[in-house]
Amino acid sequence: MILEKKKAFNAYAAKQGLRSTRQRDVILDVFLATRQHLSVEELYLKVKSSHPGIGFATVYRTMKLLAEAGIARELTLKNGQARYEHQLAGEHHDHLICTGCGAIVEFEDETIEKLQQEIAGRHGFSITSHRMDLFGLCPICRGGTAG
Amino acid sequence: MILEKKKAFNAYAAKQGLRSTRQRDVILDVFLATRQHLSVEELYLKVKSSHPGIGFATVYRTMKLLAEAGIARELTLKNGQARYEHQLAGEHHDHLICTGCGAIVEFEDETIEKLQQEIAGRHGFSITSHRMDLFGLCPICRGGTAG
DNA sequence: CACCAAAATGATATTGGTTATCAAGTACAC
DNA sequence: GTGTACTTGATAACCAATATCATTTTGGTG
Ligand SMILES: [Mn+2]
Ligand SMILES: [Mn+2]
Ligand SMILES: [Zn+2]
Ligand SMILES: [Zn+2]
Repeated sequence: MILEKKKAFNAYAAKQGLRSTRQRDVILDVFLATRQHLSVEELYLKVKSSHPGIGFATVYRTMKLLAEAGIARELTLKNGQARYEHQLAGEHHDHLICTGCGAIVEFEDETIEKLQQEIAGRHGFSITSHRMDLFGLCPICRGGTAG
Repeated sequence: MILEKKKAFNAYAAKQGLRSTRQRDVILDVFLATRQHLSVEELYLKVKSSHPGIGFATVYRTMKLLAEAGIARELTLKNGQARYEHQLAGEHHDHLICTGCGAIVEFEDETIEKLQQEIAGRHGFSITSHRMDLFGLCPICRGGTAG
């Protein structure tokens, strides 16, 4: 599926008339090599370890591009720092976030998604995106013995 | 209900050993006098129009206090600028947000809330708060004739 | 009421994440 | 190979929010 995403980005780049650069390749590889929700700074540090010359402005710019290309999703959690995760083709998920340790659990719920559409329709809205974050304590942070 | 909120703040202030100041009274009054979702800057401007001496640092500080006291809720919409709204006693609502004109519609859905609890429980999380924002176009921004 | 310690205020500086600027470098169509 | 538009990286600028700190105010005490 990494290959798939690379193709998706190449397609987007072609359509937009973007040029192919070593920097974008490296950043895309670093991004695709992780399953986590990384901040731009974290991505930048990973990038720099193998390619010290790449500047963080380029990482910011490229992550915006990946989001526009539809292969990355930008998250804004509680602290106002952007994070990026993989955006899978037609899929979507929301997040459970531990306020104790920062752990993130992903979930999807068809029923909720349908209800969201219903609510929007009832108010005459057409939804283009949504965000649902559940904040709380993960099993570990709740305390040792609790189930 | 404004009186109620003032009492709630006074109770919180007493419990925390906070002192009673003219500035906090003014800011609380301005906040309670609106039904909207205001940014700190917007609140500051309203405050300044009747009380030019009050500084914006005090507005920031006081809004944090109102949130801690449980009578204001801080929202972080798309642009990263905090907004505050009234927090009613045991109530909760989520938001439909028009990406065209910025209009905000409030809604609540018991079924979704229950499902959220279920999902959290399934993953061993105990939820302390959540955020659900539906972004899209309001009836007006969708185009004139569309129902 | 006068006095004092602690809290609050307001002007300002600072922070931190992100974006804009711009000279220098690079890709790519011709 | 040339030319030009795109891209990059260093840096400055931006902006919301917070920290700092001298000054003022509060609320208790005598
Ligand atoms: Mn995720
Ligand atoms: Mn609201
Ligand atoms: Zn945790
Ligand atoms: Zn609208």
